[in-house]
Amino acid sequence: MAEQEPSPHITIADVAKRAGVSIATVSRVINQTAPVAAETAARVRAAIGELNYRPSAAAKGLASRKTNLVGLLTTEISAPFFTPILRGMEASAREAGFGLLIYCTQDEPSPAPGFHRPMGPHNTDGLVVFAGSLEETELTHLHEIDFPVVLLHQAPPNSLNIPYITFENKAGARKLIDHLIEEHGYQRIAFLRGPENHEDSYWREMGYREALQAHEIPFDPTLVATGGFNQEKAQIPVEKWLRRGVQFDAIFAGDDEAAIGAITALQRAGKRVPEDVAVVGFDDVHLAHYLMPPLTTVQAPVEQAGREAVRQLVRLIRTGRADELVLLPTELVIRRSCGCN
Amino acid sequence: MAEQEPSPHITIADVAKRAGVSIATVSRVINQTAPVAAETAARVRAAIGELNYRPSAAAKGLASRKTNLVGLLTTEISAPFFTPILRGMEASAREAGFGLLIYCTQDEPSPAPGFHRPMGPHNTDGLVVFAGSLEETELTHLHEIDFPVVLLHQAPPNSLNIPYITFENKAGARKLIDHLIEEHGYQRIAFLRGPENHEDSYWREMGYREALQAHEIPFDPTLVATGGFNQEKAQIPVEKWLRRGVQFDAIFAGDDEAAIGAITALQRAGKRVPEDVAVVGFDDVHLAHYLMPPLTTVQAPVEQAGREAVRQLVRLIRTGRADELVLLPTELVIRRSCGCN
DNA sequence: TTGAAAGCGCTAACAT
DNA sequence: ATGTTAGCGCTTTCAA
Repeated sequence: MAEQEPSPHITIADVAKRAGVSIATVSRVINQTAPVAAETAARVRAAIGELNYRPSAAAKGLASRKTNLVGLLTTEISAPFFTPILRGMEASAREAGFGLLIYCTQDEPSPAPGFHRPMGPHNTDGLVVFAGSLEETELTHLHEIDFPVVLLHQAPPNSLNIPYITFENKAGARKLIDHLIEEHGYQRIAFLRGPENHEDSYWREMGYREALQAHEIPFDPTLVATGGFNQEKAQIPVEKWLRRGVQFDAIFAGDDEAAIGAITALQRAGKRVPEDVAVVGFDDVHLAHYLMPPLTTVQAPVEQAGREAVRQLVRLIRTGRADELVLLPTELVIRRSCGCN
Repeated sequence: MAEQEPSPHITIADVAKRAGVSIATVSRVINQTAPVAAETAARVRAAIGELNYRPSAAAKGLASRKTNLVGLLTTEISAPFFTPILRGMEASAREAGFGLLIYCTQDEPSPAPGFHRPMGPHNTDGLVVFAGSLEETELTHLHEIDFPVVLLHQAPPNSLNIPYITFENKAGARKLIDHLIEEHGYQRIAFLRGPENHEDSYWREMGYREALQAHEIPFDPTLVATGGFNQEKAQIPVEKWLRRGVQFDAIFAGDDEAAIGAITALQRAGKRVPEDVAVVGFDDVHLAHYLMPPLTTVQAPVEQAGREAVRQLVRLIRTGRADELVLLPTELVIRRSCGCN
């Protein structure tokens, strides 16, 4: 006599019953995986609509071995630099019919081993890994089991053939420094490095050195310090230079954040930017346009990087192949902090 | 004679076999759902480690009817204002052991009915819905089927008892306008409304009106226009006022974006801020500090709003109950655009 | 404290 | 063109 509790969720069986077909047919019209008579399909669709049915992702995933999810592993989600990337990734995933799962590692790059991995084959179809958010051993493991991964702003370790996306950092820096030398005649150009082992930073330095060399300006190690892509950290070396009376015409700050720090330090010491010292950055963060003076920098197609990362990842998931390397072009953005206008 | 293809994924059965126990026992040690002998548990854990096992989210979800995922539905993910919210949500979800799935509706609030809903009971355990990202009918439907939802910056429709989180918009605006009147003696204070039907905008206007009234300044409709929480849109009414020769001492821009637009329009017309016209915003976006002049505004605990939204959602998922309304305090941030200093 | 086994709601191979 | 059915890898009774 026990009443049958109605299932809290509508399942494919409910739809099938209502449409007077088998669950296989329902599955077919939903996934368009085999021909179904037009009239039958219409009945099924009607039933789906009337019942407000939506297939369970879990059941679907279990049966098909696909989650239809891509994961993003990153160190920090709200950095001004990262925001457009995320937007691009989300849009790209949505357009490809994938959901986007995000996880921040907050500095410590995925410390949890094995059992605690937040993302992987168990809950996603593939991963976009942002620079520094996953240890090499984990990356290697994922590669070994053939799990789709795309790297953002970081080359794969041990020359594993994992696709990666990054900017033309070197070319961008080169254009920037060329401008400083050729248009403004600056000779003593200081450089604020990014964090240790940061690839973007490395290539920007290469561009810097190449530009100096091309103009026969000797590389001066005393004009190079670490700004860490960070406002506060960048102020310190600038203050030190100022205190020591080091002479320079311009500062290439490594990125826009560091440029803000450099400008702050300079202005605090009573220097005018760009009259006394020019400052240039890299990234063309939203803020760059609003600074006083507006920042001359290098624009990178940040949103497109996010889009491209997911696009390649989806290709990898679907076809098993993707471009080994996507190098996005950078462009000089001349505003006033370099001395122009 | 066909060779048995080894399953590409390690399953609970592999772990069970290796540990010499049943799959039920493995499940028990993983989920701590029933007592297991210490020594047995150790063997199981060892097997898990050796096999690098990670339970399939799909199988787990199908069996337990939990996805362990919370969803975020929003209109725009990379707005300066939204970024810290996202960060707070991610951190909060991560700490609670939930994954975070995101979906942007790009203006059109979830147009897709029934079958195409991107998020809901079929793929998440609950949803954070940001203002304007979900139609009322959908919201009502979710409420009817008792699906956990928390609203951010939007009150529930039809007085449904859906928890929601927002700022003390009215109190913040009140403090801001009080400051303008009491400290600077401004009498003619213009107001740039946000988008139509935007609750934040509504309450900010209430605070504005209340402040005027408290100081016996008549409300003047000609000093109110729509800025739409948007730089470009905000410039238009300001330019119009200027053209018409409307007199005002200050502009309350509704939010920081509109404030930037207002400042731009003013400066373009040769007006000095704050000497000729003061401008104040709302939100205290990252940028506000760097503007010329630095923007006086109202700081809202944006990241905390994100944290709180997920916190309440997780409570709702786990216990079935959450606070009906969380009102986060706002604080005046005095910089220079109001005329201080 | 442990194991056996019945689902969870789908997909996909195989029939018809 | 459609139906039947065997899993997918877990959780969760129910027994032992």
